[in-house]
Amino acid sequence: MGIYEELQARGLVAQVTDEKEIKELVNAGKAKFYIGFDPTADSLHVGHFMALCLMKRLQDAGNTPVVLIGGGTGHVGDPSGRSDLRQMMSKEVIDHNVDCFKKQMSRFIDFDRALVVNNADWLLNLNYIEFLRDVGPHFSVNNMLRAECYKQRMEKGLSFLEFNYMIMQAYDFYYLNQKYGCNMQFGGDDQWSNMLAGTELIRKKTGKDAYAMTITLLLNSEGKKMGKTASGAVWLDANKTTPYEFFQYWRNVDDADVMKCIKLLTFISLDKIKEMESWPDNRINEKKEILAYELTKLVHGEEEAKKSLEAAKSLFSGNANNENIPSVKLNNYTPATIVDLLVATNLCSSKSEARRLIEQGGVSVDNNKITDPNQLIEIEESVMIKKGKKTFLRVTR
RNA sequence: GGAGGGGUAGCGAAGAGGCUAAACGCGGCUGACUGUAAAUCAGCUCCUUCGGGUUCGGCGGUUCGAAUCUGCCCCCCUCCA
Repeated sequence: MGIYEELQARGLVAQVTDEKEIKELVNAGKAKFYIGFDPTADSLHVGHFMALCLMKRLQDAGNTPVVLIGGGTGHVGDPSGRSDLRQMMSKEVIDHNVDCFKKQMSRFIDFDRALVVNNADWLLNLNYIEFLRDVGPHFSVNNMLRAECYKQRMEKGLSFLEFNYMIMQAYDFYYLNQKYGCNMQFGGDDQWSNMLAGTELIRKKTGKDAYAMTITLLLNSEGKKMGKTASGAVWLDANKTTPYEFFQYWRNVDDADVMKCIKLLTFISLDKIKEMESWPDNRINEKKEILAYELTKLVHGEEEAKKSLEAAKSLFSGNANNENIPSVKLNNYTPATIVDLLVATNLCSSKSEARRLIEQGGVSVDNNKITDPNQLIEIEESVMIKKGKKTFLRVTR
């Protein structure tokens, strides 16, 4: 079985421009493919994760990845799948984000056998008129407006700035094709229109074919994007989403999504996956544990994955004596009310919220339910605060 | 540039001088039931020293009293140019 068949079997392939050609190139390890990452934040998140894994899979199969960091396109902002205008970012912020991205990616990509480029290097110095005359004639505005990625914006409004994003991305592909012989582009399914614009630009300008393939977007059984929580994205940076939180996110996915996530996101072999699919229903929690463990291992390393697994096991089996559980240290602690403590540890964002939580019976300290919001909490060495059913925090002084 | 419509809590959406900290839905949180799942049921969902305080795009005005009336400004949508 070739890598392409494996991608298909995992359900990763969404759309392709020329299946036969792509299959041959990829299976033979002859693809020089690029994936673009726009530096919109100082960390990659779960949305980027599949793309990184895809790169890894293809690199392992002998293909050459080109990591394109959108230091230039980041100045424009991709309107695809967005209902509102992106905030413009300053050059300093973009540069900082680019650095952060590179560090995180090194866990997935072997940079010795890959290329890293930043489109700021060629986009930022383009001459407007020259550029317009160069690529402008090859784009039909009529066609662009019909593209799926702009549809949602036709009601809410689309600025000319963002409208140009597709052209920038198409030009990137053309540039990489000319300069590095890059013959393929991969991306999330929401990038399809932009990627097609690229293959078409290449064909129109050079007469040669280039290929594009999109991977399935990670949607849950309700059709919503995964990797989002109420408080925002699930980040790959341990400082923004701790390994334990990351682990818990996957440990808590819906029953209906477990196998899909395992197929799409982990490197567990297809044989093993097939076997897991035949497991009886009562092993569903085992599957979730495997999913959470494997992903945490990929992102944060084996040691952190083990720690998270142990912490989760001890907390949820009622035994809180484990050094790996989430904890926070308060210096110069003087006995404070439980309400103040909840706010100080960021478990609650306001005193009102803390009070409410206590009234509803959602807070316990060292396994004793708190009923009085003004109760003073003494800390000898450490206490274990439990908020709701799933949030634990050890507070030490 | 002209005409019309609009900006209300995380989102959607009512309210059109006091009864409104602002209906309802979604989302979120807590509790019950469970399997750290889903579904279901109940409660909660601006802040607070629990006296009150600050909110309905922004800044002024009218009024005993303004999300509601008014002047200017900003932003968005539709049609015309």
